[in-house]
Amino acid sequence: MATMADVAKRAGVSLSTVSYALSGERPISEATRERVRRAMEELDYAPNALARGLASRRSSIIALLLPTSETDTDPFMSELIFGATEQAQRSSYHLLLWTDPSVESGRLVELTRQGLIDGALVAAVRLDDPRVGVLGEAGIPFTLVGRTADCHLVDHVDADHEQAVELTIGHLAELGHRRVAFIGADLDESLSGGFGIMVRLVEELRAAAEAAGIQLSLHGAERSSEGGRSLIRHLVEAAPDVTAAIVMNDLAVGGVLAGLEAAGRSVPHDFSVVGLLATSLVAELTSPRLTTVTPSPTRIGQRAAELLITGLGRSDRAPIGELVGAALTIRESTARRASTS
Amino acid sequence: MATMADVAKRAGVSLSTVSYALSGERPISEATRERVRRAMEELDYAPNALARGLASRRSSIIALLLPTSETDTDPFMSELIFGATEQAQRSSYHLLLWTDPSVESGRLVELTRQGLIDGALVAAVRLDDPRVGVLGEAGIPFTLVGRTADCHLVDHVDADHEQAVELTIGHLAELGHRRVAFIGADLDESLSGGFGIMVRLVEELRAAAEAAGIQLSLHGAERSSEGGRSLIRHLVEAAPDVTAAIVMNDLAVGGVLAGLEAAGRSVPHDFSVVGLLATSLVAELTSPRLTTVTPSPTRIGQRAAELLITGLGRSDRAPIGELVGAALTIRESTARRASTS
DNA sequence: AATGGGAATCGAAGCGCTTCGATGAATATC
DNA sequence: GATATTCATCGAAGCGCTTCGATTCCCATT
Repeated sequence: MATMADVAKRAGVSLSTVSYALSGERPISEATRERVRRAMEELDYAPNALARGLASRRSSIIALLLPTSETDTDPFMSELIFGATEQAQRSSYHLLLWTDPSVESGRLVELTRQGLIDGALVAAVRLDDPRVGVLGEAGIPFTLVGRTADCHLVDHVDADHEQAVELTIGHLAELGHRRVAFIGADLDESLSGGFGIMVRLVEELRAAAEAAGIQLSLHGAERSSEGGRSLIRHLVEAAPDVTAAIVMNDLAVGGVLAGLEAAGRSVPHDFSVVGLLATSLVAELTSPRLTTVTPSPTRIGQRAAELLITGLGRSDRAPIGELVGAALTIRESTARRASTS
Repeated sequence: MATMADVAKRAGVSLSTVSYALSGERPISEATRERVRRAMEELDYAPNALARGLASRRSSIIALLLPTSETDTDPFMSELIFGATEQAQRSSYHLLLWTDPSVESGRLVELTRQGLIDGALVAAVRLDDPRVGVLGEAGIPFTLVGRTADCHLVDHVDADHEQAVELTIGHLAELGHRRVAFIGADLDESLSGGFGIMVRLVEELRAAAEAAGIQLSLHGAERSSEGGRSLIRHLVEAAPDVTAAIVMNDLAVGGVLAGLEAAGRSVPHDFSVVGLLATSLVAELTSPRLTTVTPSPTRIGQRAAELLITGLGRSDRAPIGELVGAALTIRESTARRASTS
């Protein structure tokens, strides 16, 4: 494999000239630039990423930190990964996937200190996320995909929950629903364990519901079909006047729908269901197909990668927070509340 | 950040001794090994991955080549990614995600020639996959996740289609079904365009069906809910005596079930559906929940990564092909064929 | 004609590691 | 007791690049 020295020799210039011709860091005359270009082509030259990284201390690699145990095969995250990867590639970066869930294992520390990555995307963010500290100490720039408690201090990209909630409540209110259940995933754990998303969301839901004159109840379901079913069994009994549910739990939503059907509540005629932050994959799989309020996961991934990468140069820049708006997609699971009950 | 030279100085040994103490490539006395270990600890030393890679020409990075446009958010692939990543991490490797779909863009060639990756996992394999050539020319070891036409010449891991098909046909035959439809994704294109998986599968299906005395028809559906619905609309009309379907099209399976319901064919009582290579995520989302025959995608990813990594040293080793067995999970979408019709 | 200032290029010093041959000490061989 | 072996360690030469002065050449100033 040809090296830069080979190119230099062939073009009759010094090694550093080739480097400058390639990087554009210093002015090079059009003539020599062309000679260099030709020499590279003739030798079929390709720069060595490792050498470049070592010398410049910039690897052009970013990591996506996505603790697997917590998100297990979450479809939203899967799509997000693709968005981030695509954007990284578009910006001539490489995307490393890091799924080791334990920060305590010290492996994340290792990763950060190996000099391998220029920056990191931090996904599945908790309100008080230990990774922030690890990365901060290591001096590694990062962008949160989600929000911590004090995330105004760091770059982050997240779904616009406020807007998503408004869209959701607005839709249900317009359809005449007055009693609505929110079904999250492992609600207690999420709230205390500190997934930022849940805490904020619940607050915003409460506020929006109140403003719309809707009575909201909160529920958690296991992340499984059975979780959805069993929750619904309890719900229809305990609160028969609830006529709609907001489900933010992709794995349980199939069970929720099945449970309703089993309880004799036909969706959407007797009961409306909207999927909050559910991907279209999920929405199209259920029957009836799910009405959703969700931002594009791909877009969130893209924006996060873009933000990180453009920020890599300037460490001075003020933190940027970006919220990606959600869209309401009306499918088959929501309808006007049955006239009386 | 401390370098190896710092460690050497502090431990009172030469730089190379530190290196050997770390790598174990040469014998080092217990005493000095311990001194080195302590020096590293005191200085909080971490080896630089790029320098190591440059010097040793081994980066400890592997790439997962997963052309996105073709697999779009396929849940099976998503899970597979996690399996591969996990295994790579376990083996102290890093996993780079590469989603650029076009081999023609030359970007894959670039990647291979940058010296960044030690090997590659090739996913979404076509019967005649151009990536095999690119990697071969670049001298990059790779493992197929799937099979090409002549894959006995290279390492590969794939689902055991033969066994999966047998399980599927066996299950349906046992339930008394005699006319079965196979519903793939974009069948024509897959067969001609050359996704290996389809071609082989269809052959094996034919053989197994014949052996079981089942009349099999082949169909393709668009990769969407609507695709499933519209196919079913045609199917129930054109072939009313079909009593079961094998669906290998995660995105369409929701539509298939909805379409059957709409056509008055209640699943599973009037019609059985089994999901071939459908993830449990998908299976639990539909209603009724889908009976599936599928290998663990995670396992396939793991095994592929493991095979690649263990093979990295010995380029002489004979190619290994590994098939991961599928499991039949009976859920709610299959039942004994209605007594008469 | 002497001077200053750019623009283009060169040379050399790293970046932080691996690896190979050489060296010296300790042990085994006759 | 001299020679051959082995074991542990050292030194130096890279790996292929970036980057920072220094240098050269050319043209505009005075």
